[in-house]
Amino acid sequence: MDVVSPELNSLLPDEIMDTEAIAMEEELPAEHLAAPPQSEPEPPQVPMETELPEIVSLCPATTSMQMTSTDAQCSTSSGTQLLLAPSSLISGTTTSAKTTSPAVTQNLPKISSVTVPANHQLIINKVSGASAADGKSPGTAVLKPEGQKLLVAGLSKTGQPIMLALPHTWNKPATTQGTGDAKAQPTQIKMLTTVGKPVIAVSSASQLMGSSSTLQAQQLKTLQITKKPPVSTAGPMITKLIITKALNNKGLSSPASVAPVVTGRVVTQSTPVTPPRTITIGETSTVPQNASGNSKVAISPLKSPSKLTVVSVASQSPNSPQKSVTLPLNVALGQQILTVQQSAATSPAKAGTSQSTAQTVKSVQTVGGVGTSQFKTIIPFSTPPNVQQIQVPGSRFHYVRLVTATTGSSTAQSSGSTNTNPSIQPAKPVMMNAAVRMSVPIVSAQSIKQVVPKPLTSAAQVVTTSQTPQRLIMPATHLPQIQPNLTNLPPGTVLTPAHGSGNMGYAVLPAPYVTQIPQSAFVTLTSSSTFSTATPIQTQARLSLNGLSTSEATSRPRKPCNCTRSQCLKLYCDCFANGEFCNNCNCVNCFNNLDHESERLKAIKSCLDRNPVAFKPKIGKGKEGESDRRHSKGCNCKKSGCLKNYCECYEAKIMCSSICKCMGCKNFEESPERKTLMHLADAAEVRVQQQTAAKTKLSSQISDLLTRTTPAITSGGGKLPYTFVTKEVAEATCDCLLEQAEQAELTDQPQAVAERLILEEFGRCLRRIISFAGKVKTDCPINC
DNA sequence: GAGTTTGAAACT
DNA sequence: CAGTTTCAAACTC
Repeated sequence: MDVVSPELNSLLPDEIMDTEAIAMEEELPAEHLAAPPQSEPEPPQVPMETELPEIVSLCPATTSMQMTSTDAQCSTSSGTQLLLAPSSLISGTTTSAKTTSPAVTQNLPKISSVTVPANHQLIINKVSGASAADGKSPGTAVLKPEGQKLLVAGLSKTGQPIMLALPHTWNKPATTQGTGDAKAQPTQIKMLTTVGKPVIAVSSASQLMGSSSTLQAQQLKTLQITKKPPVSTAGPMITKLIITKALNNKGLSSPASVAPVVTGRVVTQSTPVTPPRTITIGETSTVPQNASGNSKVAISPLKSPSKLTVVSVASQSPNSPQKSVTLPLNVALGQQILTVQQSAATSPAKAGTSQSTAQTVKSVQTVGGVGTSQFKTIIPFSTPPNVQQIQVPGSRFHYVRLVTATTGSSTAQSSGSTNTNPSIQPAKPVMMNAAVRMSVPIVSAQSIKQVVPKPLTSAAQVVTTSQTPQRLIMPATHLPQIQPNLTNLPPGTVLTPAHGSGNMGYAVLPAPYVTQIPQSAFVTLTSSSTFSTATPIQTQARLSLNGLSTSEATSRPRKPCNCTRSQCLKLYCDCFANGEFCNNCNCVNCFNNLDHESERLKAIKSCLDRNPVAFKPKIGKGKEGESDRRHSKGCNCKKSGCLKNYCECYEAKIMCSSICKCMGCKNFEESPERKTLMHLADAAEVRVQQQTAAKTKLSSQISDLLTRTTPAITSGGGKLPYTFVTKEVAEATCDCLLEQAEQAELTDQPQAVAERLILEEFGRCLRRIISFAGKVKTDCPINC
């Protein structure tokens, strides 16, 4: 299985650069693109860092009890809680207790709640002092006076307010339920940062999640987190997270329970020495029918700072999948830009009209301390197969690995329901096991550039293959000229920036490959990230890749390598060279696996040092105006005449070009040898196909025959008719035929008549045999 | 299947 | 960059 087909890779450069440009335009100053090395110490001041746990709840007043229940589930997690409630209904109380450590805050969360009258502006004061970078008073967040729109801010001592805002319609009480549009409106969760202050905004265009019992449409949620570090030598940096999710709200039948409840937690580590910080946002998009239509958004910190974890706990059933996104929020490395967009039938921009019934979830998780070698990123992108982006400790590479989803055994942990947060070990490396199917090292783990799956034209579809899954290793560095065109990239393509060697690289993971994960596989993540992975994710699995259908792209098992000396860590190894782990190979002392991750990463780096495009497909497009593919380097054949598979050009079924340095080349258009060879090859291929077809047909016929005759054997207990054609019977038959021939000869019958008489006699013999066989089976049904 | 040939990759 | 060596696939017998 190829990570990226040559055709695609040939297209990548332009496309990826386009993506980068987009990112720059939208969020990132140009200077941010050059992320500092991962080892670079993190600035002491980290925006969004909060030292005090806060709880802010946001929920409709009518569902306050439900919310309370929900909160109880989430209250176990340490850190600050954000409780969100509709502004028009919520009545807030504040019970806060400052602590200086997560462990303490777990038991003594500081709760901040506000009451927001309808059509009133909500102003939230920070729990802790903060600089008023936005011109407002420190620690104060002003919400737009847009009716019931509710904004709740989680505040930190460091002065970064985190606000969760419910849209105007989101906080509608149960009274609106049941009367709402049968079609769910998209719900957006946005986390925004303005002037250095992170803001989480939860908004919904829908009347209410599950506003109708017939509601089956998706609700698109968008989580956007923009972060701007205070001061950095690299200038202002913005970390942005955008998660767009379509939520399936079917199952919400109780009008009185459809009011969404959003609970969030923001817990930050009070120790300023540890800049990294994690914010976890959990979300429950739907709830069981008999439960209230709650939507949870839990923002909780992981143990490791500088990380943002967004967890979606889904909902329709206990087995519902979860989605999670964890991002490093290292402001020192503020170049991080993560965009995870997920949509179903419509693009995010059209989410408001999305009618898709497929629940889609996209997850991106990054766990680990940025700025240190301990860093991992897990990015599940599609439903059954979860894609996890992983950063191996000590490595600057990121991996995207795919694992199959669980059945939701670990449900609400992400939302902090039972989260005893101190147990969370974000920096703990993910244990890779056999379930890992794909691993795409993405150089420079410091940021996740973009994950932008295309909108699907249909619901999530998963393609599973019986073939042995291949794992992918796709070094993303040293692809400086890659320019992604988001409109052309395969859906689900993962693009990550690489900062190694000062070059921006991208790892591309076409979504179709994601679908190769067997359903049985499962990877247990860290304690803090053991999210249920049975997330119904929109996969775009059926879309084509580089002109190949998904089946084509996924049904090309690579030949097993036979490396003996290279440890499969040199480009001699085809598996390694193609960015794959060895799987079912015949190699000896293979290091091209997860068990030797460090060695492999070193080897990758070494290869890239020698050749920045070492992992780039050699067969790319020719010069402008040339439609034919061509070898990027050209061959150097001397003896083969470029007409054997020794020649890379010939092997790739392309002709040699001017850049080839071959001698005695016969692999050109007008070459008679080449034509002859091609002709012979075609003929041989045809013969092979014919033989294959014939064998298949014969096998089918035999199978069919056996199938049809089996009942005669088993049911009747007798023998097949032909089994009665014993030697004696055959001899007797021959005697009959000879007798007939003799008679014909005696009567001077013409040969034709003689043949006819013989054939007729043969027919009579056969009928007698068959009749006898049937008689025997009838008379002796039990196995004569 | 063993041995040879070949050319890319790696090394100097 | 060129020459040499190493390596594994392709090929032959």
